[in-house]
Amino acid sequence: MGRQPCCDKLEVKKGPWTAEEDKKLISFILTNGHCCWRAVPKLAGLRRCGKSCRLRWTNYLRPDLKRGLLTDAEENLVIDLHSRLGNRWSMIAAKLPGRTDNEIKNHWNTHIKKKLLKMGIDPVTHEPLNKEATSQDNSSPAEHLSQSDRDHHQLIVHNSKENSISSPTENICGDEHLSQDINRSDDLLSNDLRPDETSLVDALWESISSDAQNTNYDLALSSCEDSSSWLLDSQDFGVHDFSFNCINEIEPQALQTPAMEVKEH
DNA sequence: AAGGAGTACAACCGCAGATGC
DNA sequence: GGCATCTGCGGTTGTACTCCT
Repeated sequence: MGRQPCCDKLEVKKGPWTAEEDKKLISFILTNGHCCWRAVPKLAGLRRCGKSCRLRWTNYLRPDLKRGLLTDAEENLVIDLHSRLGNRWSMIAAKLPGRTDNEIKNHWNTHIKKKLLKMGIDPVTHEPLNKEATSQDNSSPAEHLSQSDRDHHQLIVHNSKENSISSPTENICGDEHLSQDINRSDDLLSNDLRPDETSLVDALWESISSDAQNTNYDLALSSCEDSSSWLLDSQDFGVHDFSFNCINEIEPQALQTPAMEVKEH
C-alpha cells in the first residue's frame, strides 16, 4: 500500500523558483508562520509542493542564512564534525550557524571530499588512504598543501588520535569530548566568520521589509531584525503561535508587491 | 568563437521516524 | 497495535556557469 503523494503532482510546479514565488513564500511565512508545510503552498497562493516550500525556505530564503563559500574555520569544523558524526548533515549544520545541511553536504561533495583525497585521507573513514605510504614517507601529504589544508590535516590527525574508533558514526552518543570539542570549534569559528554577502535574496528581503512597513507583518520583521532567534523557534511557530484567523483575509494580490524585479533581470 | 569537460549548487526524490487518530 | 499523515533527512539529479582546449 503506497503512500499518498505529498501533493498533486499534476498541479504542482517544479524547477527553479521565481522571484515572485520567493516573495509570496516569504511574505506568507512572515505573516503567518508555517502551520503545516502541506498547507503553505495553497494558503500562500503557490503552485508548489509543501515539501518544496519547506526546502526553499530552509535552504535559501531564511534571513539568518549566510551566503558564500565556507570559511577555512567552517571547513575545519565540518571535517571535524564529519569525522565524528558521519553524513549526519543536519547535525553538522546545527553547529554552523547560518549554514544549511544542504549547503554543507554540497560543499562536502564538491570541495572537501576532493581536498581530503588530495591529502591522502579517505573522506569516509578519515583514515589515511595508504597507511604504508604515509608511515614510510616522513613528509606528510599535508606538507604539500596550504596552511588551511595543513590545519585540516592536523585536525584530522588530532581527531583520529582522540577517537580510537573504527567508524566515525560509532561515537555519537555519550561522548563528552564531542560537545567540548564542538564548543571549542564554535569559538574558533566565531572568530573567523565572514560578513554576510550582499545577495539577491538580501535585496528580496529589503524589498519585503519596505513593504512590511505598510502591512501587518512588521511585527514579525522587527523581531527578525532584532535577532534571528525567532527563526530558531520557527520550527514551532505553527498554529499555536500564530493566529490563522487572518488567513482568509490574505488576498493573493496583497502578497504580490511590485518590487520583485530584482531577481528577474 | 565554439563546444566539451568540469564545477557548484539548487532542487527533487524516496525513505524513515514521529505523531495523531 | 495499525494505519495515515506530516516532517526531516540524506542521496541524487538537473542545470547554469566557468574553464580549457
